[in-house]
Amino acid sequence: MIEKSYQPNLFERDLYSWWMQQGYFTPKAETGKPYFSMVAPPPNITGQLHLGHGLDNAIQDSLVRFKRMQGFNTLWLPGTDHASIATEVKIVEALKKQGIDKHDLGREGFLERAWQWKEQYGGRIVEQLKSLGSSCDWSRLAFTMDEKCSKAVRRAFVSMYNKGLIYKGDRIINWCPVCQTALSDAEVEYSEQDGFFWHYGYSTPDGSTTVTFATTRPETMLGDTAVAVNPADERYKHLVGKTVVVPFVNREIPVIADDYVDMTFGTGVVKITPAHDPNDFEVGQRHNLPIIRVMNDDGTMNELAGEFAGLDRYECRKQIVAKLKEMGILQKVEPHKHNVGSCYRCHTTVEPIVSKQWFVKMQPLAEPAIKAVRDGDITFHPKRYENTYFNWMENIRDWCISRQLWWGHRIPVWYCPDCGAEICQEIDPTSCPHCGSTNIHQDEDVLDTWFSSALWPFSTLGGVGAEDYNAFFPTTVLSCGYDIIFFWVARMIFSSLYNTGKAPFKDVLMHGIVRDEQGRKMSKSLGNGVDPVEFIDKYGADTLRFALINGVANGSDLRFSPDKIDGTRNFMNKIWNASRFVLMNCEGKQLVGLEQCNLTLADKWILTKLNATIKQVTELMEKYELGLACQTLFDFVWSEFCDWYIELTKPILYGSDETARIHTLSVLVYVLDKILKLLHPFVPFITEKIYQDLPFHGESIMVERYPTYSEDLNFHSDYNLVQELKDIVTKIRNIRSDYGVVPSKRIRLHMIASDNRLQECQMYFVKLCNLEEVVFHAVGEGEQVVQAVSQSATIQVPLGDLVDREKEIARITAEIATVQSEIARANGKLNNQGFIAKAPQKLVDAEKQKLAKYQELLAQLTARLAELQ
RNA sequence: GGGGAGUUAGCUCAGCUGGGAGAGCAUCUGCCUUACAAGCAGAGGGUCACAGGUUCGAGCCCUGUACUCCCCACCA
Repeated sequence: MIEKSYQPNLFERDLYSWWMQQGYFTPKAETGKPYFSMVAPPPNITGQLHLGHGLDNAIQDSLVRFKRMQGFNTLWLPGTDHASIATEVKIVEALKKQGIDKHDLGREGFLERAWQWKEQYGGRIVEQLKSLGSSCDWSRLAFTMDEKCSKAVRRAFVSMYNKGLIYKGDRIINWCPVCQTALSDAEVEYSEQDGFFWHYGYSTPDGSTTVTFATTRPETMLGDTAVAVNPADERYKHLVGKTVVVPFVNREIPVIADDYVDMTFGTGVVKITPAHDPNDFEVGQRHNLPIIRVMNDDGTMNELAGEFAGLDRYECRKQIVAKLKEMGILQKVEPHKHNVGSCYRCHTTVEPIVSKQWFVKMQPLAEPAIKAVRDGDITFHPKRYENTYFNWMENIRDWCISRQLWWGHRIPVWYCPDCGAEICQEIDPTSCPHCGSTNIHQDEDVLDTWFSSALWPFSTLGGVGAEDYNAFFPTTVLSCGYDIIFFWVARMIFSSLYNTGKAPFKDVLMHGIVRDEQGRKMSKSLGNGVDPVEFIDKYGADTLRFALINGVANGSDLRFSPDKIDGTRNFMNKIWNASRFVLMNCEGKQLVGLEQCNLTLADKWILTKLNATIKQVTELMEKYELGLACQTLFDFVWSEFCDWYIELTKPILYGSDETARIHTLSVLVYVLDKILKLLHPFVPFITEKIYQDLPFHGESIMVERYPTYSEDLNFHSDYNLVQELKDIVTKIRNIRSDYGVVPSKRIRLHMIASDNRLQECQMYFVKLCNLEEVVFHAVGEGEQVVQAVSQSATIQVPLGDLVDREKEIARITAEIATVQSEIARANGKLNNQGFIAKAPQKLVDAEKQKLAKYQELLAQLTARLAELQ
């Protein structure tokens, strides 16, 4: 006997271990079989888990379970990424304590250590996946630093290097002074901040003329190597070619003319600092200006800053401004809002700095990547995200891939100081292949974590040609939040195309961001993040999964509110109790197959409805519309199965006909079994638990077949009759409610039915409306009744003294009004020649039928009204 | 500046290729009816942001307006 209400976490853990033991999560690679494969995004292992991860996993697991039940060979490969570990201070600290420095990375023994760290710190994400019931394959758990991935990284790097797609060069990059590493464009977040415009100028050596400009970063003046004006600017034409002097460093710099300068902005003069500004850098390249870098990697000023050397960049700014003021050079200070870039990990303001870094040449990679999506090899769901993707890909700049971080894949390039050779190869060299010198050393930098993540779809499968690769690549679907389209999705696409010649997946399913009740992003600093593991402890995994998916449109953000949680928990309890009802009644009974049952009206009705639901849900799942699929199931289970069908079975279950009871129970179990299977992808634990208690059941619901639509189980005319029955029942309940008839009072009902089959429904009316009896003829002359009309019946409820003539007249009048408006609407349509001529015949006919029906109703209601008056 | 999204019931949101506006929560009424009070039955509540247009017919398609939000680029 199962518990009276659903209690979370009583059986989930046991079920999960049992699934694991059964080996359900470990598919075999079988070439040529229909498969469904998926690589999960690398979640942040040691950072705070939030519901975004829960959503990700819930969607992924639901898809995998659905496809498995459809008979696909499914693979869900979970994984984690090394960067999330590397940025965690505690791990870096621990590594330092162990005496490991970044130069050890990639050396012997490192991979073992990496795995250890993963085991230790990866526990949280593993815990979440297990709590959620995720059917991912642990034996293939991947880590960007693991051996097969590392190999793929080197192979890709070397190949691109040899083809000239990877190059090293001096360029302006975004530098984080705290992480002390370069960042790619995508890793910089911009936000508007309050700052100042400092207006001042440089004078010609003779002091005769001063050119005035404005700057937001006065400290960079120490690295200025020119002042630029627009060539067409008449105001400054005479100055071009002359020189001016930079104070403090007393450097004489030229006044140059360049189109980059906007004549209409500010004074039309720009100071040029090639070492510390991307635009200035380009101007510098065009005019062969020297590049003077005045800042150290940690954000302090270097010796080229003269008297300011050693100062922090902000302190330097303060002192320079003070001195400029003192010297009377500073003309004006005005407040100014500007966009400041910050590091996406530590949120320190980044400094554009010229630096020698490794880059991937993007143009040749972007073209096929754009084509793959344009040609439909890859489809985004929803499709609008393709625009975002194109927009980025078409304007892409070269990708800075070198990082000066603590651990990662070290760049496989060695230098020979003796002959000056640069060696790039997959295997560590012991000596210089050119001069034989053993005095070689490897590049100090490591690769951007997204470089290795980009190779995931094939590197985790063992790389091109491996068994898993042959069986599961290209993968079927990638599911992730829209916030990592650039970081990950786009890069996987061009990397796979380059390295394997194939698109890495067919479909990209985008979901939104989980927000809190007020619509704010969940974040550490706001403290509004919800930890999925803690949530599951409280409400259960099934509740979380369903709450995150139900009714949410693909790609749009969702708010997570207590109301929604309660509603979902209640639904879980509803499933639980409906099942309990069925199982309790089954006890000790010998059930039969559906084909041996004498189906009642109600049976045929629910089977028809179930059939339609199966069709609809399957179609929605195949379109990745999980939110709508859940909604459809929610409605079917609660509003149809529980609210109507179970109630309709009660007259038989509590009746005396044992055969009928067995048949009805058999249908109940049949339908419940289908419901459990339909729900299982979203509600894995509860459905498995109940499934195990069904009289007939297989080994596990997880490996059962998903229900399929069957034309044989459609009973349209019976279905329509029950719909009519529902309508009549509602009308009777309405009357009871309107007249304040206490629910416990049993009343008599008269019905004049035009459809004789309604007479077979006697027991349903009696039970659902708490009647004494149904009499299938009109009440006697002079008896006080309340009357209502449905499509195929007139019902009369004799209420004796309760009947209030005035009230009844008002009720009928109101109903006449609504029927009249319906008639007007239908007439309006049918009198419209355009509608008759152009609308589909089906709709015209339907409209005619409705009109006839309403006219009939109107006649009866009018007659009744006349009678009352 | 470029791209995208949103505006539907008091709140949170669904609404598939155009064919009678939906759900959950909240509100009101009545019920402990032997699966479920985490429940049951009933009720009220909407100019689908605004203005035009296309169409026999528009929440849905087109144009414009207003407000909100997101992403990208960028302002020395």
